[in-house]
Order: sequence, then C-alpha cells, then structure tokens
Amino acid sequence: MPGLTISEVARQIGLRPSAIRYYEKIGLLPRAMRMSGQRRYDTTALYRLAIIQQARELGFTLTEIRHLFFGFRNVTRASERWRTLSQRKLEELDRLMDGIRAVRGLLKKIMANCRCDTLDQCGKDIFQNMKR
Amino acid sequence: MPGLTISEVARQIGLRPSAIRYYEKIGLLPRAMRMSGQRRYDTTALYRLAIIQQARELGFTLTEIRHLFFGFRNVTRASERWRTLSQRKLEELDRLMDGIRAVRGLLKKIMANCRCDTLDQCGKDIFQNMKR
DNA sequence: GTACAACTTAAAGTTGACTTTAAGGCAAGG
DNA sequence: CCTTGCCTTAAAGTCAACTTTAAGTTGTAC
Repeated sequence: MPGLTISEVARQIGLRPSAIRYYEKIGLLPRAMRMSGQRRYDTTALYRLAIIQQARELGFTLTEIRHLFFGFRNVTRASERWRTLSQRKLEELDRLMDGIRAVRGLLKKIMANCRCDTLDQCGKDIFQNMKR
Repeated sequence: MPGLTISEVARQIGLRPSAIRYYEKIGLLPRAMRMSGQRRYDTTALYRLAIIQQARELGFTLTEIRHLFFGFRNVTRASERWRTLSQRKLEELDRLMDGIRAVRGLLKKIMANCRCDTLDQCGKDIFQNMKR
C-alpha cells in the first residue's frame, strides 16, 4: 500500500528528494519505512509535506514549523495552532513592512536631493550628518 | 597625519574592526597604509566607510556597493550612480512589499477560515487544493 | 624584563535551508 | 553477467557578511 518512492513524493509536492531527506533528518518528518533500504511513503506523508510546503510559502521557518507540529499540548486544535503562529508572523511582517517603507522613503529622498559630483563629496556629507 | 587606527575608525563609523578588514580583503576599501605593520587611516577612508554604511542601511548588498564604486564609467557623477542603484532597489522593494502583502492576506485568511481539528485534516485539505 | 593592550594574518566557524559529492546497494532488462 | 537507473549514507559545499580563533608582532608602561 505505501508505494510511493521519494522522488514520486517529491514530484507531487514540488520538492527535491534531498529536501525530503533533510526534513527527515532534522525530525520534521517521521522516519519513513524502508523497502530493501529505500524509503516508501503513504498519503499521510504527503499531507505532512503539504503542510510544510504551505507553511514555508507563508514565510514560516523550519523551526516555526516544528513548533506547529510539536510545540503545543496534544489537545490543541490545528486551527488554534495556526492562529497562534499566524498572529506572530503577521506582527513580524508588519514590522518588516514598516522597515521597508522607511528605507523606501530614504531612497526617494536620495534620488530627489543628491547632487554630489563625487562619491568622496557624498561620503563627506554623510559623515557630517552621521555625527549629529 | 593619517593617524587613525582601525579600532578608532571602527568606533567612529559604528563597525567592528573585523568588518573593516573584511571590506579591505574583498576590495571594497583600498589597501590601507601600514605603520609598523598596522593599518592607519585618514578622513577619506572615513568617507568611504560612511558611504558603505549608508548604502548598507538602504538595503544594498556589498556587491551592489561595489557596483556603486566601480561599476560606472569614471565620469559618471555620484548623484547619477545613486539614482541608478536606488531606482533598481526601489523596484526590488516594491516587489518585496507585494509579496509580503500577499502572504499577509493568506495568513489572515487562514486565521479566519481554518477550522481543522487535526493537522492531518489540514494537510489533506491543503493537498487537495494544491492539485487544482 | 615583562606584562599588557592592540594590532596582524590565514583559516575556520556562523546562520538556514538545503544541495552536491563520493562511494556504494539493489532490482529489472537485455 | 552487465548496464541502467534509482536509491542509500555521511560529509562537505553553498550563499552573504561577517566573526571567531589561533598564533604571532609591536609599542608602551611599570
């Protein structure tokens, strides 16, 4: 019944076999059963990997994904786990966006205001400003 | 006259000495003159480093900063160099923001809509959706 | 004369998420 | 029997931007 080879699973999920081996090694996936030395997978493995992929696309690190799987009491519902992690990630993204917006503003300012001939001149101006 | 030691420069610019040595090694800074084996800097080095720091804070990679210094014809004015690089970085940031906004939306959707009891259930749903 | 601080170098280590490599195993087809 | 193709493992390599380490030099202070 568990007839899927690692490359078949990789193809269906859109990963390389080496990534799946890596997930197994770091304990994100349970150790797969072997048939004459080779890994064989069933659909539950596919579901696991689908979650991992989805979470990766949502910007979660493998450490955070590990937390999703193992960082809650057993009774905690999946939906609540997602909500907890998503809340944190949303706040992180908001801080990130604020940072990007600030940099964006600085870039526009430079484009509008810099009239330096030479980088040395430019560096001097920046250095003076740095000190105040 | 060029009396600044590497740690004095580092302190003024807000870097560690090892970073300055690293910049020299990768050719971002010219080789500093030595006094009995030790590097000594003058103000032009300070200005160079001020530019590098400013550019780093604007999200430029060291490769891009190298381009700022060496990637233009000699006659190209500093202001034009900044404008060229800033234009590119702005577009990059806009793409990045779009990506973050998309992820933000997905996170909110999950938080609002997921009602899964178990991660297996959740994974199954995700996997079904993946295939269409 | 010796301790100390600050410097020097080359090389290795750090982080995260893998990929690549090297060396080998196993089953099917011809 | 031999090739082909897919699989296995452990270990090393990748990227960026440094930092850390190890071993050694120099100048100054006591």
